[in-house]
Amino acid sequence: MTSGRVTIADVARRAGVSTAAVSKVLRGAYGVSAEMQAKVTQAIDELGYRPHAAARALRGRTYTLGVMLSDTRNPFFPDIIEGVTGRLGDTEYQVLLGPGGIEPKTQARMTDAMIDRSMDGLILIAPVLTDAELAVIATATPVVVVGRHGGAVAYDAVVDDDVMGAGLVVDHLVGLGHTRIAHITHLERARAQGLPHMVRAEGYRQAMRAHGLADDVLATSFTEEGGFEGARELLARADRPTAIFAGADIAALGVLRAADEAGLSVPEDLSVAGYDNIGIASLKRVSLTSVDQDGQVIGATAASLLVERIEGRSRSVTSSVSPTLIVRGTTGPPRL
Amino acid sequence: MTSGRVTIADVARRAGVSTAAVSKVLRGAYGVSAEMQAKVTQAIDELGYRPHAAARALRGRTYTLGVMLSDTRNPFFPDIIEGVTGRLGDTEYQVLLGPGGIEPKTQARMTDAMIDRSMDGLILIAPVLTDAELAVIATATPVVVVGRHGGAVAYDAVVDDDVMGAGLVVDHLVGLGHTRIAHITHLERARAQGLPHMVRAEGYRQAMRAHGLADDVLATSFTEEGGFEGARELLARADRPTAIFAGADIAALGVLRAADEAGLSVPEDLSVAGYDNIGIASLKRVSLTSVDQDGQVIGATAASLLVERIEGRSRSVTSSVSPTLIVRGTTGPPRL
DNA sequence: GGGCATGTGTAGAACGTTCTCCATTGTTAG
DNA sequence: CTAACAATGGAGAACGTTCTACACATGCCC
Repeated sequence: MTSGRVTIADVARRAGVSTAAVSKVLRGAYGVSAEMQAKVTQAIDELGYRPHAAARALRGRTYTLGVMLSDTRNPFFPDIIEGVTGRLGDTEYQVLLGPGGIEPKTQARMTDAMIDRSMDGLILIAPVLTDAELAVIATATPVVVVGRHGGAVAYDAVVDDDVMGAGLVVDHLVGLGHTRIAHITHLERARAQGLPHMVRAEGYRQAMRAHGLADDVLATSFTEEGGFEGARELLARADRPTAIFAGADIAALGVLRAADEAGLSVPEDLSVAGYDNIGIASLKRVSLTSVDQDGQVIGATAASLLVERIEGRSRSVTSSVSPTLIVRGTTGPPRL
Repeated sequence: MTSGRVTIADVARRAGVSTAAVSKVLRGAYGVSAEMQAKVTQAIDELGYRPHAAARALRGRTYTLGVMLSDTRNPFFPDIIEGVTGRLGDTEYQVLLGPGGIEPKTQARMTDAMIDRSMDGLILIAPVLTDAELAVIATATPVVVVGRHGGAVAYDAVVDDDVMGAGLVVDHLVGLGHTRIAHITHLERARAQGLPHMVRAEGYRQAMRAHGLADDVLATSFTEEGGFEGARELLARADRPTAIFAGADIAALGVLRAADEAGLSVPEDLSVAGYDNIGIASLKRVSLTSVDQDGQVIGATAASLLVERIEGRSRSVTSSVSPTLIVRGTTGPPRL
């Protein structure tokens, strides 16, 4: 009372029991009578006791889960986070987010920091760390990796089925009658394998092949400018595509601008589809056909896997979440 | 070596000194010879020692700063976070983000959790807590509040000068020749005072008055739909405004859609301005005139204030960051 | 009534730091 | 030559939990 913090000892004194007993009640451990339970709970309420996480960390759990964000600007992070916190809402766990930056070095620094703070487990969202680095982290603490395909042995993984997502787009466009469908992907001298854009490009190729069509992949970057430049190049060709599938919505917005400037009307002259279903895609003025990943489900799944892991599961699990195609105004039959 | 973690005792053994000495070196405390310093630093490097934050927390600092986010979807959070991490980049402090949700209750839970984890200080971004609640938090730990006007006595504050920002927009529109300028604000039965939208509306009123013009404020909500509905109502009037200033870009996008649907061309028939300068505003297709808050500067300022506070300053400081007007394609002279 | 399981509570040693004293040494002043 | 003092290093007590080991009842069975 004198010096700020209420400790377990204060509770014990108030309830007239030992600190060990209070700890047992707190942890719901075996060997507590109903009477004891009641006395302690009352004392806790009266004093407004809250466990000191750091002290806990020294022996047991911290009830803190870390989510490393690789790029805070990524528009579907909020969904993932909402999924995570939603799933964890009625547990004792707290979620803390770590801005990891886009560099491997800063991401490594962040994961180290989270381990140093004895978090009970980590969710890494689209990390650019190598499989080896991830494996090291996974030996220190339970880990769930979101958005990286393949290579999950020491940790659990949740992925959007990007192959399927790309397939949905291609199927949709082919169904509308398109045959010249180009794909814009992200160029990166990547350390890491299995990043979403690579898998989406591969899914696009597979789907085109399945329809007996020739693929046409152009690598620029997942930015508005990247989409714009890519589209400009594609639209300048003699047999220009009738549809462009951008691997990310932000790039698709650039494609739309390029179509505007080229005087092409969408979707009559050019169909455009994106991926991620970011907020703007649904604005009526944009109305972009896109693939929705349901970040909430991804986040919730990741949270569940992590808690399971913490509570004892040892076998690795990879969970794949199916995306859905959201058809909007930017795709339609090609003009013949 | 056997069981995972390298502790200060391992370092001490390796360097042939006491743990107390290692701790001194770590903290850069007084009473360490150059030789000792060298020995210990070498041992630390060789063993790859990293201090255990929880153990530190029990006695001293954790070197962890918490940033509570009130709404992860808010598009300029990334800028603020970048500003914070940027400023802290070369210090020993680590930043952890806490998704506080939009409810007072969940925000309180988050700040409690951060205090329980003995963070050295907290940055609260646009919290909806009452001044009284904030004061309580501020007694437990150093606090910097971002984006709340007024009422900062026990803590530091960083605000965007929203009065000035609104003034910039009004001045700009008046300068173009507009006289019927309406403002769309956010409606909320708010517990909290001094939220940005209120201050923006007030700034708008002041500026209109200064120009001798009648103000016209409509409260809907800061969503695309809110902007749309608000604009529809405004544009249906007999003496419809020639310019609409939305208190947030997202609402301005709704205004643009309403203009579209009403067959009004922007900016000839209607000028539109927003606030926040979100990413989409700069896309060429949108090209929205907006007020930029420079979240990076805000974040960096908040970080500096917090560190100063932690390191001893006791006097409260409120820092106001001046916004800038970014003029783009949605504002122009009214058609006469 | 002795032995044994079972149920309930407590003592006290960790956990990895920080930091206040205290001990030792070397230096300087008188 | 001694007293005083500065500079350096170390012992050891915190910090607030968890959790193993143990003590003590009580009830039950043979």
